[in-house]
Amino acid sequence: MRPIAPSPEVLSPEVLSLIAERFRILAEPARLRLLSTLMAGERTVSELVEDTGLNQANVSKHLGILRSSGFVSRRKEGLYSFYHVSDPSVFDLCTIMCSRLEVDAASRTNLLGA
Amino acid sequence: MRPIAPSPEVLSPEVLSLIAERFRILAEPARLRLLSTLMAGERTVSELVEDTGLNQANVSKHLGILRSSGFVSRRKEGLYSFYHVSDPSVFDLCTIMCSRLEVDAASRTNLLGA
DNA sequence: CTACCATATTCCCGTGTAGTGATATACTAG
DNA sequence: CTAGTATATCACTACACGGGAATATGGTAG
Repeated sequence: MRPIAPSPEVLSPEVLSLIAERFRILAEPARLRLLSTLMAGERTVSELVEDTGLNQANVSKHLGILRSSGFVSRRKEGLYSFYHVSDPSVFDLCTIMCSRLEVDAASRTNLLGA
Repeated sequence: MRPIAPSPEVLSPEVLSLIAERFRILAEPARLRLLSTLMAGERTVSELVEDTGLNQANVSKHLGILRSSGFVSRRKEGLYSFYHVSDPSVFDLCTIMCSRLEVDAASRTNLLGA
């Protein structure tokens, strides 16, 4: 046995599968675009169709997936469905991913400069 | 136009695709299990095979994917390849996902209790 | 009622990818 | 050199899932 750092908490395969499932929901450019638009505030499906350029069936399907996994919520009013982000942790997750992208870009720039 | 919160920074579809790509790498139970094991410290491929129960081809492939996306790094020594986590943001990402899982579990418990 | 609109759902196709066994590569021992 | 070990890669199968057209659902207007 090599010396190892103590693991703060062990994650069971079951929990890891749940986490993977949530990552998978976010592993889709179309859904991230929807979330990105929704970060500015509540939107109807038609508005999201217009903003993203995706077709209506696609937007509805992705919104359904985001909703069933708890990332967004829906409010119905007459003919319209208003969607909004219900899981603020999405912001944090994207921030972390973005900062990592910046680090990668920076190191790539450094390599080019060297 | 409805009043909307000012968006701190707009993310282009291109950037969102890059972020989605990184989420996709983590959207896999097998890779999360490897990362989870590697969080305790450096490991060889054989050790990871033993720890996870996955077969050797599978472990090598997943490690290759994790390595090419920068989540882990490799150190070669004789016959052995030692892998270790090179992107500490993975810890933060999983912590956020976990805490959300706990929130969901808690609200489900509350619903049952009510 | 009918006509219309916004949204949700169904069906199908094509693609991507995880898992697996076999094989290739690279290194070590003798 | 040969044999053996650790790791990487290839070829293949099976399956999940995104995109899109058509259709269904549910609400509104006249």
